[in-house]
Amino acid sequence: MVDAGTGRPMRADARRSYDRILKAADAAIARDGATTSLEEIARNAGVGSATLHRHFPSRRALLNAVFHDRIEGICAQAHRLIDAPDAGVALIDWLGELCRYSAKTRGLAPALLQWAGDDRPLVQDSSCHSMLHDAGDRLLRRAREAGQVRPEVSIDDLLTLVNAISLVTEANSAAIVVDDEADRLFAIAVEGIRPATN
Amino acid sequence: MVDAGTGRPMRADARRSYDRILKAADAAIARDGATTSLEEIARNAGVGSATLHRHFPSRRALLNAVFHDRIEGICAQAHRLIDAPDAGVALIDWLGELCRYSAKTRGLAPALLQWAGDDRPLVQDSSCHSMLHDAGDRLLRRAREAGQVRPEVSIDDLLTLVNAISLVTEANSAAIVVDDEADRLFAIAVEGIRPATN
DNA sequence: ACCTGAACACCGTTCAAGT
DNA sequence: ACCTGAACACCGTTCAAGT
Repeated sequence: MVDAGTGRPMRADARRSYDRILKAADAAIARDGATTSLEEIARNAGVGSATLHRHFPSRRALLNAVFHDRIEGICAQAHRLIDAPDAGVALIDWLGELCRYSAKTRGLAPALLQWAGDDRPLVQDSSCHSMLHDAGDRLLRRAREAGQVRPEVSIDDLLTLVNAISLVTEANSAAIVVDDEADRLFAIAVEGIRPATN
Repeated sequence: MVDAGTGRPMRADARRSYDRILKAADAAIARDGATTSLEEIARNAGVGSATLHRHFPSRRALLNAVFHDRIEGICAQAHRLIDAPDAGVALIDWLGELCRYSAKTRGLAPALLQWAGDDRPLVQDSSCHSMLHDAGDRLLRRAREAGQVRPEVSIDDLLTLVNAISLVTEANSAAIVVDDEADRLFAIAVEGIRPATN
């Protein structure tokens, strides 16, 4: 493990703090969502609040770290689908998986928003959002070349749409809501509301 | 103006407080969104914070009051469209208007979420959400009877989808985002991403 | 009946002081 | 180099005391 700022290896105690914060954050976010108390995370990690802030200068940085591995797994799935027989189906399947997963994982949808906070200009970063963007773009390009997708639809459009559905599903999740709400909305969003033409 | 709790007319000073809070809330929400500080609203209204809490027991109650008139206007528009020549187009037009308006009005999308907070079971209430539900349902039924909409699509599906798009657009609005993002997403969501079949 | 100001228990962020 | 605890300026909510 390497310090993000200096690029040098982390001291043992720093590494230990980092790991404990990440573990506590994971549990807290799963329970209370993306706006959970950072102070409580530090408390549960047995760490001073200032330590949390040095390791993760913003809430967004913490969210990105928490979800990094899982998002990497989803991107790997996109890589596997790049050889699927039907390029259009592969794209839809992957987006649907992302949507379902994101809708049921508290905190993930908010983490994927393209905030213009105090973060760097998102050029060539390794945030969850840009990882998904790159992985999805390959599937989209192939589907577009196969004539399966309207040429004016961008990967940003599709990811934002999926994110929108996940966001509203998570926000509504305390209400009386069918648990496949994300599935229903995704199907409508992708297929249109007109009667099927077959 | 009538007190929501007792149903009796409000005393003059209560009415004055109510109006000043609403005016201050409107400005604050337009500037900072639905999570703006209630305390600051009370300060700007020249009112004690406890006064705000009695008039509006929850943040949601305040949001509903702030947007009530505007939502009523949009519902009136739905009523006018009920006689439009093409029932399917009327539905899409109305949803598109709602989407555009909601996306550009800070705080409105969050106010329309179907939270299950400490609020009553939403039976026959006059919240913004239920007003839109009733108005939209008429347009949808007519479009469905005309065979313009798949029978399994509900008004909740459509309103939630529109709300999802508005929500993500508002959340992204500080980022580098084309200002017609809501339009693009709405078009995709409603028309599907497959090539046009004409 | 309505409003006020203070009290309470929380936040996130920062900074001097410790090891 | 890294961590800690305290300090600071904020929240939302509640309640006794005022008019």
